[in-house]
Amino acid sequence: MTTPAAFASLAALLAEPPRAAMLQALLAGEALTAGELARIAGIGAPAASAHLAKLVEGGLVTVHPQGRHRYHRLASEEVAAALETLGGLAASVQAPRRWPHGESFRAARLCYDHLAGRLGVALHRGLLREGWLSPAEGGWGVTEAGAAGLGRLGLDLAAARGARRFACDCMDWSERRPHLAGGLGRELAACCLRRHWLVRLPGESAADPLARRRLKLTPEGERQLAGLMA
Amino acid sequence: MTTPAAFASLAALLAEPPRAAMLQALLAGEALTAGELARIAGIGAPAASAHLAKLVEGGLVTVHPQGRHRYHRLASEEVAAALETLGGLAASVQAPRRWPHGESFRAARLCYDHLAGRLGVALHRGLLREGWLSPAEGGWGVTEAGAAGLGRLGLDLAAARGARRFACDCMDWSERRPHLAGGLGRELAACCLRRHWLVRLPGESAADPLARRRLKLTPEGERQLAGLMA
DNA sequence: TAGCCGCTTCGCGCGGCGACGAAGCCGGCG
DNA sequence: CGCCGGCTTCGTCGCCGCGCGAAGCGGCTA
Repeated sequence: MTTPAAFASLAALLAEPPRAAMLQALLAGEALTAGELARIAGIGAPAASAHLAKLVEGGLVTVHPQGRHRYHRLASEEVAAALETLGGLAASVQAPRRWPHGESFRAARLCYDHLAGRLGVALHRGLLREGWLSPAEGGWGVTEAGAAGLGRLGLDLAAARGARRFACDCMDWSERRPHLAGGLGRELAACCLRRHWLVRLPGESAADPLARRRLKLTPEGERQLAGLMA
Repeated sequence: MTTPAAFASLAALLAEPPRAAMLQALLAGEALTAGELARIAGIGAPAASAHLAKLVEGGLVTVHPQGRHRYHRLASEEVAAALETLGGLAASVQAPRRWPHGESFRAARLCYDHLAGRLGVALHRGLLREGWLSPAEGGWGVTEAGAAGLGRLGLDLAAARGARRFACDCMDWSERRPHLAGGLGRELAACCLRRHWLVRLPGESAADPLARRRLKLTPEGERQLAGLMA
């Protein structure tokens, strides 16, 4: 924990609707340019530039200049987890109000780079039930059966091991249960998207920061993942 | 998740140092009067009153008037968990700066009404290792051996079952691992404090909102909990 | 009933921060 | 080489929200 001043200045970064919209959009895991984020936040380029500078300065966002574009992404998975938690609290604190995409958002979505919602939680439970994961220092390891099974799905285990954390739990605010995060969570999501078992559900309005995160299980995906979701 | 505006207005509640100090103080789990919170936040009574009104209005804090005092506490365990998460992010984002009580804070502290820090995480691990907990819908259940063992410690299982959630995980930001929350976590902390296995470490300055949360294991507590912490 | 005390409401002043328009910088492309 | 376009910097305006002092309300005590 930190001093109240440090805590407050971090919270202040989240306390402006334009910045909140930008961060929520970045929770979809993709890197976005300053211009895209300006459009999402509904403000002009100068204001967006100032906001992004603060987010970078505050350590929540990193920049990757490419040509005349500047791509922005969340600085770390920890930032994403905190945003998710706070978003969940916001949803429950003013619970009566329904928010857009409520149902599909709860069903399946991206939490930064891994799967969340009922789908993410079901997969987490399935991996445990099948005995593919085993408790390990700092999270989870993968068993022999797990390595074989995940390999059959086409998942790149080596890439997963390259991450800072191989596999750990991330609290899912809509299901109130953990789903799988870490390198393994990222590769699982990547694998499902690559093989079109999951597709992104484009939002009606491109300006909606939440829309980018919604996912849908395809019939093929339902077939392939049936064993894990039973 | 919610609309950016709702998210931002929640964050705005946390974005003022006085309010942040109040909330951090309330994370110790005790109910505090408006006057005590004003002193902690270092502001006058009128300002404190206005801040508390906002926190109540925002659903983060509840009030319990008693005579001419108004006692305030966090509205829910979910609020506490979100505050802990955000506090952890604040600590890691500006990591180089050391904060007061760093070491003792990491060793053992209260997270609202249950135990956190190395101690809380060790107990969580011990309960699992001893086979006292079993996975259950929405968190953890207690096994027969667990009921017997916890009874021997003097824990009030019936009180734990009365809580909204019996036992679930709460992410510990300093250890990056789950510790035990829910009714069982609350009763475990209450039991350890009642039997003086743990004592509160009063801070040097009474105005320090973090000081109230620090705990210390007594020699007797070390003896009694040795089996669970091995 | 009188007085104290905790807390709230009111009114005011001030500081901080966000938004925009205009102008400048720089990479890419024709 | 010169234009286009994305992004940043600068200057200005305007608003929101915090803080205090003074005053008001209500409960507790004697």
